[in-house]
Amino acid sequence: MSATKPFQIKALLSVGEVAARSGVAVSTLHFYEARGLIESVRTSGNQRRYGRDVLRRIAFIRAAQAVGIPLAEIGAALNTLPGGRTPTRDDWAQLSAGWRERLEARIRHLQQLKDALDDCIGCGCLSLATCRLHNAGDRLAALGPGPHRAVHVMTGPDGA
Amino acid sequence: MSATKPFQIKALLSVGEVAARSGVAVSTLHFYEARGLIESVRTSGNQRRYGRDVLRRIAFIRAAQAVGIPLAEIGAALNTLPGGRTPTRDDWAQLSAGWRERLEARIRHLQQLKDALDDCIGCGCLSLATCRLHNAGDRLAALGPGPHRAVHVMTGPDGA
DNA sequence: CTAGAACCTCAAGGTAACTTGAGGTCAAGC
DNA sequence: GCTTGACCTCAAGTTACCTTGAGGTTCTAG
Repeated sequence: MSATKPFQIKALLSVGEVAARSGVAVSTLHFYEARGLIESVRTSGNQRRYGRDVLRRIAFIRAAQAVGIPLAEIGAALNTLPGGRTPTRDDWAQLSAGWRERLEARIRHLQQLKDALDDCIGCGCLSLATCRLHNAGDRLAALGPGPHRAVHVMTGPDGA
Repeated sequence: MSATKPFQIKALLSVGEVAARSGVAVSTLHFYEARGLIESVRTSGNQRRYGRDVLRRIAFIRAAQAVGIPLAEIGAALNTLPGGRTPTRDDWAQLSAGWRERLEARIRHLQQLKDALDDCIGCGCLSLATCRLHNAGDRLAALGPGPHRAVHVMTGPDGA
């Protein structure tokens, strides 16, 4: 009996283990599962068991969130992964590739904003007619109601 | 009588006028007022009237939001403006100056993420132990509950 | 075999930033 | 004088992303 265990790598992880390893709360895992972002099998006692796969998925989800992609869209992307088999490197690479552009676009946007801010600090203006910063921000108003698109940023109590 | 009007610049703006000029909805102006971000005086008929000042404040608010600063904090900053007199260029400049750093920090963060993503697309990894992208995203988990900090980005139906 | 930790489900709560709606008033043109 | 559009207030709804709580089950160590 002791001979069967020593080198057995745990194939399935409990929700608590996944939480500990991924750094997300158990409740968040439940939530992600409800949203179809991750999957699990159940033990005879109805407890969740995750394949190691899930860690990569979660990593992907958090990374995508950091890029500013809403969960719904992340879920849609994940669902394009070839079901059945474990995703390969290529699968992941394909998934991420499209998002690089978005990241770049966001960076460009922020860069413009910063440039504008640099100008504006010089002139102290923020004048409605001419200020680039104002105009940059103003385009947001064109979007509809509700919180348009949220990005999680690292700005804790420690201050960015 | 006709001689008194021709060159009279409207000193006070109605809520509708402010909305039209600033590009924000009337309901948003109400909302901002409730949050203490802007102020108004009332006519005898209880209607709001805004000084032209408010346009600059709104421009500032939208710009700050674009930088990723939550309304509460924007309000706090605005309240440090010397009350009573109309804010000067310098007042505004001082206010914006601190936010430049935050913008820069955010840009740096995104840039790191992009670099990591570039690496990761190469290797297709997202491995928990080693992947820089994952680790970058993972730190988000350290923040408390709720929506940590939202940034409005320009990603309408057009895709941006 | 039993205490306590870890899990389960489902409903409800919380925050941010607004919008929508109901019910009513005000102001300006004809 | 009356209609119409702009305003007013206050409560409730919306979206995104989770967390908290209640009430109950399962697992594991001693």
